[in-house]
Amino acid sequence: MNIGEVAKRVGLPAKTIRYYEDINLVRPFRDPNGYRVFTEKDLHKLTFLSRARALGFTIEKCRALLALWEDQTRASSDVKKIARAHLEEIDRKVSDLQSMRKTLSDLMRDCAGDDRADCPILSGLGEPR
Amino acid sequence: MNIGEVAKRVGLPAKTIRYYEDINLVRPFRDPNGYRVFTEKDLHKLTFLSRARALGFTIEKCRALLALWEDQTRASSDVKKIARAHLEEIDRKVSDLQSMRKTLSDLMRDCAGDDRADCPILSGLGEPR
DNA sequence: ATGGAGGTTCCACCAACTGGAAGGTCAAGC
DNA sequence: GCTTGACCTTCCAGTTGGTGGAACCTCCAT
Repeated sequence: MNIGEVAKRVGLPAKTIRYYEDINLVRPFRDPNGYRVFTEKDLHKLTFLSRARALGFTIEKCRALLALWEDQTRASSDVKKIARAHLEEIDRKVSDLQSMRKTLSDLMRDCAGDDRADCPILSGLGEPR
Repeated sequence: MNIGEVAKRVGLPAKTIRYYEDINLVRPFRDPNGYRVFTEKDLHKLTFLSRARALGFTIEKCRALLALWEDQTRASSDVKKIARAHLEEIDRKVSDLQSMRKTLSDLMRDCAGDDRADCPILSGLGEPR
């Protein structure tokens, strides 16, 4: 299967798939004409990557997960460990964002938002904590 | 004031402050010896930047906010508009993360996490939606 | 044989820094 | 007056995860 068809099926841009080959996440076969030829297994791998990336796993985490995925002798605890660490990272990000949100909305609450220059948002940002 | 002292006071690495000069966010004066010399106003600006960045505003948004900050004739509504857009962006990010979180924890719930190879996380990621 | 839709490589760019090398400056101590 | 070490300078390269574009090749239908 050529790259365009693969791109359509897994929902990744062809450029991204080429990039994934560049960094050795997939190794499609090459046709004598130079075109990449993808097998079902490659498709499966790319689907895996696409889903894992959508969950926010970094490329390196994806690489580790992919290695486990291909290793029939892995222990599910190894996978769960990575997943758990990632879950904790997500939670950290959420709480970071929520604390930003609170600070920002506190600043906004006091801002009239009219045509006067006085603005607690700007003055709040300018002052050291 | 030299860059090291400024860095300590505003809590930004010296490298970052040099970078901010590079992209014209601050324009410290230069001593005849080539050293950057920062005024109180520069300090104030850098504090502003540090706080705004900590709230997740991009550099370009910071630049816009800084311009408003320096413009005594701005309307507070202009500031609030930027802040509101940013708040919405934060909310989008939070909900993206929460949906990732749900997907991941659903996958994890079914994974035994023991020494067996069977792992619903990996099989869940490999299958198209 | 020609046109257009695919494919290929390579190079440059994005954000927002960070690390490191190579070298200049300053102040203190001997 | 010289050395030492902390601090400063510039410049170049690398990070993450791609994306855009140019120049060129290949395939298929007409």
